[in-house]
Amino acid sequence: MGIADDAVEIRATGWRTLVALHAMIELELERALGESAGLSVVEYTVLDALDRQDGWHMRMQQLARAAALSPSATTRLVTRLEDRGLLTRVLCADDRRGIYSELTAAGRALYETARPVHDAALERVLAEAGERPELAPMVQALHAEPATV
Amino acid sequence: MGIADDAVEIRATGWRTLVALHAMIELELERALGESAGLSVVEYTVLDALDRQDGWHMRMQQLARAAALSPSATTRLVTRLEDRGLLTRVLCADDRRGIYSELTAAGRALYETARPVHDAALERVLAEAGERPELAPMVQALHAEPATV
DNA sequence: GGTTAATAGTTGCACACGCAAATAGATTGC
DNA sequence: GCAATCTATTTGCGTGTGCAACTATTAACC
Repeated sequence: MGIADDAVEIRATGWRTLVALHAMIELELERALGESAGLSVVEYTVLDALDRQDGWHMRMQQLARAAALSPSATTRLVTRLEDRGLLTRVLCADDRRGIYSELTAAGRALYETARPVHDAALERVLAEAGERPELAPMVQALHAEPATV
Repeated sequence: MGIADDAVEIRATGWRTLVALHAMIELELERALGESAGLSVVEYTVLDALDRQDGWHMRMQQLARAAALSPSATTRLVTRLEDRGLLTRVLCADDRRGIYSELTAAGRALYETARPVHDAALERVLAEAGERPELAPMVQALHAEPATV
């Protein structure tokens, strides 16, 4: 095998590792959030994104990007959360195509409940992943992130 | 904010970064594989896992683990690929509960076609991700992986 | 050695997703 | 100022997924 072939193999292996770590984390978060707040990970992601906007609202597109979802899935996700009274749709005055989503008091309250559970689960699963040799370097990189998303 | 709070934030941000990178890679692989071979990423993953077994067969459980899928999803995935003639189910003699999956000639041929497309797409998307400052460290870690999965 | 418990895989069911088409509103060009 | 184009969001539809219940086989126990 040449150097180029090695690089291909390394990338493929690294990708499989990333998938494994992603699945492991998501599984645990799904379990913890579902159990404690009846929220899925994407649902939590939306509440989290809205909360990080400091009370301000976000458009469907922004939410779609934050949750890595298609427009249609975002519509339905927002509808679900709206039906549960966790957020409200607000028409945008200056661009009447746009629709803002805004946390309700109940939504913010549920988020406040879910957040520590989420954070604890994440810490736990990352600690566990860090002990597996294949996953450790990527966990390390995850911790080193000073990224502004 | 205390040190502990910072750590929580760093983990959350790192997790979001990992999700973003995962989504970006998966989207591109999905596109490339779908276009060139009519395969989804999970389908390719199964063919790849079987091929890496060097002609040998794998049980449903192993495939489920390799593809990060539930048992039921694995059953249906294997059924789909079997219907397309890409693999066959083989009953296991010593443990008659177990079922092996084995690549057919057509399956191996399609895999040989898809693999370079997959590898090229992966290289391309990783290069692109490496240029984004938020993603770069994790891409770096992915390349550094010498992990034996 | 026969009953009980554990394991491997499959099916019913409900649901979340993506794609493509539809709708409604903004923007551009002339 | 109006036609054509572009953008934001929503719906119809088909499909892949997980959970829980089920069947079939093996292992454990006494």
